[in-house]
Amino acid sequence: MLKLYNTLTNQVEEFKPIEENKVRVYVCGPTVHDFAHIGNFRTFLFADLLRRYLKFKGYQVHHVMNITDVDDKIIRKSVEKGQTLREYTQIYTDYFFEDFDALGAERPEEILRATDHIPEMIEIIKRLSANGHTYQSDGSTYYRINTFTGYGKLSKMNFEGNVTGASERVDSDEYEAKENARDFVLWKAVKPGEPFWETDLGQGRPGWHIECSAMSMKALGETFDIHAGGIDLVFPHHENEIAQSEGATGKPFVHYWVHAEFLMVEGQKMSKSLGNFFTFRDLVEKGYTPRAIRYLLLSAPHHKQLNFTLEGLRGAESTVARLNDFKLRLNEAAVEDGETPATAELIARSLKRFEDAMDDDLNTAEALAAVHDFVRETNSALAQGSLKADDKKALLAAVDRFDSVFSIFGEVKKEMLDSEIQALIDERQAARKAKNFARSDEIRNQLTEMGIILEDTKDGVRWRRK
RNA sequence: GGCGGCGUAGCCAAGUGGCAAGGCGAAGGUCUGCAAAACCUUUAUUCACGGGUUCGAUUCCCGUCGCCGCCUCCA
Repeated sequence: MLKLYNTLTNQVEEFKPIEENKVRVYVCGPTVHDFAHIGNFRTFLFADLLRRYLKFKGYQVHHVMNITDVDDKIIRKSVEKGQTLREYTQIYTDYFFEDFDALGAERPEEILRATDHIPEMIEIIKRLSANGHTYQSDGSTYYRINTFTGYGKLSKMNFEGNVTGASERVDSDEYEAKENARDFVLWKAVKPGEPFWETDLGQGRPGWHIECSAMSMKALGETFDIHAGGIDLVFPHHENEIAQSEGATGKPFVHYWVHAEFLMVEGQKMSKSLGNFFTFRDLVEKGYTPRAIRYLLLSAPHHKQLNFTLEGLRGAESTVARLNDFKLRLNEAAVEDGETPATAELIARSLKRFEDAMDDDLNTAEALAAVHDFVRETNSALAQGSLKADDKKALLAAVDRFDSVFSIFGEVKKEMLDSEIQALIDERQAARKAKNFARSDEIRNQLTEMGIILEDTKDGVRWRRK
């Protein structure tokens, strides 16, 4: 039974979908104004892990992610570049999905752009107005939060004690049009030189929070199972989404709110001034592989801060290389017909430990420990030559089962060597047979420089790329 | 100022009121012509520090220090 920590209740709860066997999930996606950084991807890879594990458990998953393609930053940058909103955001949307795909994240069933859903947003704002939750000021429409009694139930914010000493931002000019500092804007009146939509609420553009209420309810219904995102979205974004959706429908919005914790870098928060700010692309340029980045970002449970270090990433490179080589060797293993009871026992034990760990609020560290112990025990059996054909088949199936959730083992596709390299390997084998080790070592060194690592096994020579 | 989280070996990191998972790295060994890979062994008498509760605490409580998050930019 899967259990998830629910931010709404501050408790780990048994997960029960509204509709049996079907799970509806909404994940707050990227704001497409720049390349996404590894902190962003921690959240998106967590969402990917969640959807994959729900599928592992046999659920049919309907996963929706939004693309925020209108906000102050996007408007400013697109104006600077002389591009339309869509031209500008399309560029970074494409880059985002290149990275997303490279990191092995499965595409959600639906990916929705905010600017494609202006009518749905207007509709919700009208419903909120009909329910007495809004007011107009300087052409903008605001949510009057003291009309929503449940406000603060997600973030458990103490609105009495914390305003006075809080940051200056609360009092900045932008909020002068509001009755109360806690009110937030639903629809922003047009400003000169900015893009706008012609609507019943006047010319303007949406506030930040309304898009997620509009798109999630359109795609998943007025009440759905899981809403996920980064921990920093709890307040105000998700709190405001609840106010908008529940204020409009009068129904519970979401059953389970799950949040991915912050990613630290070298023990500090990631910032450009500290020089520890990494986009996915920065790391790939430094020669790190997407699979290692994925492994590292998934290696600690989502509800804890994770300290990302380059030393740790180098370690993850070793780990995923080892896992991939394991899968290759298992595939190549020459076996006789038959099966052994020890293998069935190993698989059953490992899968149970894996599933128990993942059921426990997606404890990836413990689940990966089960995978690593499984790999080590299988390697022992492989080295002893005790595996039979049915064992091998079952072990490979178990690897696929683990990897349906983590996707860290990589592919087994064996590339062809070019004839020059193959000729060198053949020559080296002949030299070894003739005990001409000087020549064979010379060839091996030559191949190493070409990026080919040789391994002499009892079944012949293996090669792999460095 | 209000609210909350974390601090476990060189690095990343799980975990529980009863002798501290896993990965990376390092050292030794087995195998090998030598390597590589794999495997085996070792690598925290101890879980930031100081008190307290308890038969027993890393795990509960209090305090100190450090790091981090939220309090309308934020994954």
